[in-house]
Amino acid sequence: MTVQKVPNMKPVNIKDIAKALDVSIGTVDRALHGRSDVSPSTRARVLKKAKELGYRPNFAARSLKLNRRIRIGVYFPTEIASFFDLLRAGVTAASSAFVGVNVELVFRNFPRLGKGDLELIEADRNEHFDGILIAPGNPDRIGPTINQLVQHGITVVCVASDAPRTGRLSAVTVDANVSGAIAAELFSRTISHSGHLATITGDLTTLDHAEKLKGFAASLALFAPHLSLVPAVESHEKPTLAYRQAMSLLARKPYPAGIYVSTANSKPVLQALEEKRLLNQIQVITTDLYPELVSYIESGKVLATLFQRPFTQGRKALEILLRYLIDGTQPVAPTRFTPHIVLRSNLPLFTDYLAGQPDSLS
Amino acid sequence: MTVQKVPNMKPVNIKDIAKALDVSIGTVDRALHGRSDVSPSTRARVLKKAKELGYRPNFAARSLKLNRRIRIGVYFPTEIASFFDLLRAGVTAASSAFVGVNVELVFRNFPRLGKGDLELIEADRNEHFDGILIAPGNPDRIGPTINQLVQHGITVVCVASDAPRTGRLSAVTVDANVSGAIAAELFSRTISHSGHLATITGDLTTLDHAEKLKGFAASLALFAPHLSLVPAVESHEKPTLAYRQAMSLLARKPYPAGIYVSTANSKPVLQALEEKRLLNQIQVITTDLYPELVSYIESGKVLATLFQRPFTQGRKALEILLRYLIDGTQPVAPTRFTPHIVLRSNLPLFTDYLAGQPDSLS
DNA sequence: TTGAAAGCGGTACCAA
DNA sequence: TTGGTACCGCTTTCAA
Repeated sequence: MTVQKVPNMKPVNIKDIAKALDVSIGTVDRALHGRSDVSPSTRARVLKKAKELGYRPNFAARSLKLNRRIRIGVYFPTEIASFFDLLRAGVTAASSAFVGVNVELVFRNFPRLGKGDLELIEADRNEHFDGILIAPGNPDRIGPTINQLVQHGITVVCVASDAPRTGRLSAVTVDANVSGAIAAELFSRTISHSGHLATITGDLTTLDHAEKLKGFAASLALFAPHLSLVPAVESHEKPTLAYRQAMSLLARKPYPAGIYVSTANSKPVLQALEEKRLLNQIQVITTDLYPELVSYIESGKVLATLFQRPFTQGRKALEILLRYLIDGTQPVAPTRFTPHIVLRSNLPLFTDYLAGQPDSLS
Repeated sequence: MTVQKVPNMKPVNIKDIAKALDVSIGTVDRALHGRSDVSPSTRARVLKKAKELGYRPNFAARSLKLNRRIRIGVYFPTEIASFFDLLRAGVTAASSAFVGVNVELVFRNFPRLGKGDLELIEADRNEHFDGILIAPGNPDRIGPTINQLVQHGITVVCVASDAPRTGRLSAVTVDANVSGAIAAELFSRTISHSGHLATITGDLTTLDHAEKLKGFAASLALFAPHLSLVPAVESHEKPTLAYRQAMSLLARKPYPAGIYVSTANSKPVLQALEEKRLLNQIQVITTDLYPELVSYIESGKVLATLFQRPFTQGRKALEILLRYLIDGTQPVAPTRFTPHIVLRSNLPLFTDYLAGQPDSLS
């Protein structure tokens, strides 16, 4: 029956520090912020006393005085909407959670991952954003642009996929390796006979997409030696292309024992399977969740879907960006979320989520 | 390539409204807050103008002026520590996320769910908490106390389990029904031969525990008619008791085909299975995650564990409580999280989580 | 019923 | 290098 108490009975302010040291609050402020024109000795005394008294700056007062507006550019693709609309919703939710901070979000939508993004950023050269959220496609292509932005003092956070070895502050994604590995583990437990598996992805130059396949292949080799893997198909997030590719995949025999669709672009694939009447013979694991997918999972025609929690990703990404811009908090490492494994039994929770309050599930 | 803009170019303040109507800012404030001593006509004029100008109150200024301290009592059990310590960590994290609000957390720990909680609350009668977080055991037992607190103007939010039909503001839990159903679905896909399943829970008067078994039984009946269910065993969250019960469960033949441990108290059960050398013959699904469990999942001796996201629960619960206390935001419905299904392939993400930054996973 | 003004804590400017 | 002070927007008290 222990009792712990968080000790913040009487918030210490700069006046208290000033009084304790018999200096002015102006001096205290300068010392605390390492501004010019403070003697090293007083600076040291102030910092010591501040720590001693447990000084924590009053955020409300600061933002009241500064009353700055933070402008954030948000660059996401339009397709796949079921994913990126929720990502945008998460960003918006995070912005309103920061009380007393004036955040202006400017949403810029380009057609699809890696298509039209550079042009939009280029056109916004004079918008003077404080920070940018971006869903990057091919890192080699967008990397130089990110570095340029950073050199101009604009803080960049990547979402949904990453562009490592650039100047981006941080990245928030699903752990793509783990996503692929989960899909493989689920197949390995469900398919007992030998056969081959097919994968449909977006674009292998996108880090997130490539990593998923790596995780999938590695885990499969380890746990399901009876299942082989045919080369991945890239749909470039285009529904029509994905449909044609799925059809040609199903034209050959023997059929694959299972198909893993590693992006949200699974609708056309399911349509192809439906038309060929192969949904009951081929195990399917998809990615993310949209209304049409629900009945497939309910009926067991889709084994599972790996929900990438776009709302949560968007919220976290803006949180990281704002915390850094506001008080310089450095994120320790890129955030890698685990996807939700959506099965028949937990599906109802996710449909509620789609219908209404995304923050109730996260 | 649409462009949406959040329109907050030039924040309107009460001065602007006052100037526009040629009244004082005091009057504007009184009108906006429906305080006494404002003529209905001026009130109407102010409200109209405020809406017209798109007035949004400045929270920084308000909280600076009010500068109130919110005192929260947090009543959680000590056992099971692997769960409740993370729950406390989540609460603490949420409190520091509220910038510009002075939150004082007072942690009170009682031995175990439903044991010693009432006494602690009674002893705190004069603490004058603004709100309380509590992990309730038997709702019938603690319900009256919750209602008393509420009548004294103390806002109560339940965490980890619920006490419905009381005056609590809201509750944050894992969806217990879904948790049970997931366990059943996993068993139904893994165990193909007929047999019976055993369940070990905490206390069936605790809502969360009872609901898990209901979800488990219902889902089992639906999807796995070849698996029957023996009556649930209650361990009352005591390790020694759980061990003895597991041993007697394993003394009878035939052995159960699978065991579902629906609370975090699985360590003694695994110990019993280990000693009887039955870990490879009996499928086990556990709840939550602690260091010793890791190797069981890695080696496949435990099929899966359902991680109840205690950190996320704690954070969400305090968020709801503070939002209500600060600006009266009413939570729409109790929050029911989906548990994380921890398998071999996503386990590494969770061990990182245990090791370090719980907020990176949530 | 309304107006005027003090002050919350921190920042930044001007004066010393 | 320091001290003093005006001000951010809102709430609240005191006067009118």
